[in-house]
Amino acid sequence: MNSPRRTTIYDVAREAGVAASTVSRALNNPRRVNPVTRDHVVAVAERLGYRPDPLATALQSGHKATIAMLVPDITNPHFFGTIRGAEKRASEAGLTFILANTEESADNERNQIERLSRSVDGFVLAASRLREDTTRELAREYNLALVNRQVEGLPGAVVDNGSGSRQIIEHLASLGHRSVVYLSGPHRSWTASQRWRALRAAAERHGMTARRLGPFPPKVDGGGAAADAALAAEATALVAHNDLLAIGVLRRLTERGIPVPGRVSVVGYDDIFGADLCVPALTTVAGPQEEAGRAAVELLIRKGSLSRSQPAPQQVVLPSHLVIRDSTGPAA
Amino acid sequence: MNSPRRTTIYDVAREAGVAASTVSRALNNPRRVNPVTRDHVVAVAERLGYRPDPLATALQSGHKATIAMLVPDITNPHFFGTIRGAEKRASEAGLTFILANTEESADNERNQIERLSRSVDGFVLAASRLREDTTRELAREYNLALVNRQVEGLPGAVVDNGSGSRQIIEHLASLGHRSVVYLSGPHRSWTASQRWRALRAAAERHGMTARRLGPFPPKVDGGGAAADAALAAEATALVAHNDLLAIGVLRRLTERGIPVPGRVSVVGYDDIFGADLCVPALTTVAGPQEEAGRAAVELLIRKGSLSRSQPAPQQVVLPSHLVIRDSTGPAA
DNA sequence: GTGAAAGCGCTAACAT
DNA sequence: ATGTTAGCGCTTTCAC
Repeated sequence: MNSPRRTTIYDVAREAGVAASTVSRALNNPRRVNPVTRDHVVAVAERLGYRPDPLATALQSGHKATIAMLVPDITNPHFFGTIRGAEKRASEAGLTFILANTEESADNERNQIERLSRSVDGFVLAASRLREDTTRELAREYNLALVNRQVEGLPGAVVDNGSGSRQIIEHLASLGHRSVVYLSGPHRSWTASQRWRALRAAAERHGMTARRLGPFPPKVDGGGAAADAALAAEATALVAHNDLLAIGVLRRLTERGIPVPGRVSVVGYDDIFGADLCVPALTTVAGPQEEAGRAAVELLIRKGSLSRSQPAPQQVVLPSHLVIRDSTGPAA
Repeated sequence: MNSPRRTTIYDVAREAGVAASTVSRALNNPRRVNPVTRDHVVAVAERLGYRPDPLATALQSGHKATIAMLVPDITNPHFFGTIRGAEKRASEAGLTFILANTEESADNERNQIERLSRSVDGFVLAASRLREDTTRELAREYNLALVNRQVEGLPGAVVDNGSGSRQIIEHLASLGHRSVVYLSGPHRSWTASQRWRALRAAAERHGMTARRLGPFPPKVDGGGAAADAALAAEATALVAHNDLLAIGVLRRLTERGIPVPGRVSVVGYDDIFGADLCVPALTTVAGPQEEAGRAAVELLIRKGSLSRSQPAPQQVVLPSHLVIRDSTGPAA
């Protein structure tokens, strides 16, 4: 803030009877300075309540000690876990954590990156809406790590929806379902296409038919249209792009008096808070979202501190698993 | 980032054939420079892809264009609305938004404030755990706005739980309840004591007895102990500190086979996502949390841009209201 | 081991 | 209306 005037490195220097550069060294490279002077300087700094100014440090050294996380929609509970994990890891590493909403817009996302680029050491892009080539291009200039989006050559952490999707199909198959409808999410969403691909492949292996409907807005409100469309398609098993949509579907089905899982089974993804509260409790694919957020920050940190000869950026894949609750049952 | 080298104001100055200060003026005080030169400078800046460095600007001018929001527990859905509102308003105002978790610790909160103070123009403290005198002391040095916490003389926005609490009591009274138990939240929580005070006062007016139990951790997990304690106290109406706790209570009651609202009624606060999904759907006090977050940022912005002769800092009070669902019914 | 000096990119007097 | 100059607070050569 603009308070009276903060203690600077010069105040400490004067008080300690040394040069400013010595103060800087004593505080940052303790081993490069005589233990006696070091202790003295540190003591004086302490006494004067000296706090380095991160801005001045950053301007000079380029090290901002700050990362930014960009999220398509802060509203969506799905991201809370990821945000939490990222914030925690950043905090542990002494990094300041900037959070920004991109409102599901690739342009917005790109602008935010450019706007913040001078202020941060790197970005965690959660469920990025950027095109793959744009992402690669930006990654040449900026330090990026992705969450729940894979782009070859870029570091990132994803929750593997493939395993979850396969488990869904196996579960449904074992209940006697012969066909499944996927109620899809946003076009640009990598996760969405990922889920659908795995679902379709697994369905094929099990001799089930799989169709895709939508896209629907991945929110509770989107559930009305999604449920109606699915019903018109005469499906016995509905897999929604995420829990929000699934919950909306559940609601609409209840409204229309369709028994779940009596007549149709419903499955979601994410296992958000509330998935086990709704009625019937939602069968859904749970993944370690918090862990993914944490891992992405981790990769960003490691990447930044590496020498030129960096090994190939790492991709972390975390397993998901199906949580079976009450919204799935034997085929009608 | 540390990319090759970014375009600076000097590059633009050279290319445009003017002094650096003119570039600065052309970009920041357009009216103080000849329209012709201004346009030229702007065009060159554009062509060169010039982006001002926020750090350098901040270091020189003291204007950081950044605010930080401190939250006791990012995990808690209660804060999502507040965070969202604050982030939105900050974003609209072109401010960078820093989010930090204080882990329910006053010390941590204070440290964060000190750590970030040089990097931001001000702080939004959500449900601050700081003592009142500490808060006042800090407010002398830093720019603070509070959310859901009132400290005289400090700007802030609160959701008025008083009105909601009164509505709870009226509702319960009209259902024939004669006594109510409040399952309290964290000790340090201003909101918690606020709620209890209003509840007790309203109960008194209605000739109801009110008791307080706890404190319980304001999470779903806290509900087990809270429900058991309430049952032992033979209450017919339970008011939980927040929805998380209320949901936990509901769960425990179901486990124990206690009919809700047949034998006891349950009420929460916050109307979080999920409150209408649980069974029975939770009667709860809803408040415009998002609006509160937004208002706090608004106050921070206004405060910063005011002249010395500031009017008394504003306190915004937003009304809450009771949402009646299925967890409350006639007294047994 | 320590000091002097330059400069990160920008803004804000002060001159002209 | 524009240019010159002096820093903001820090780190980092480069000398000594």
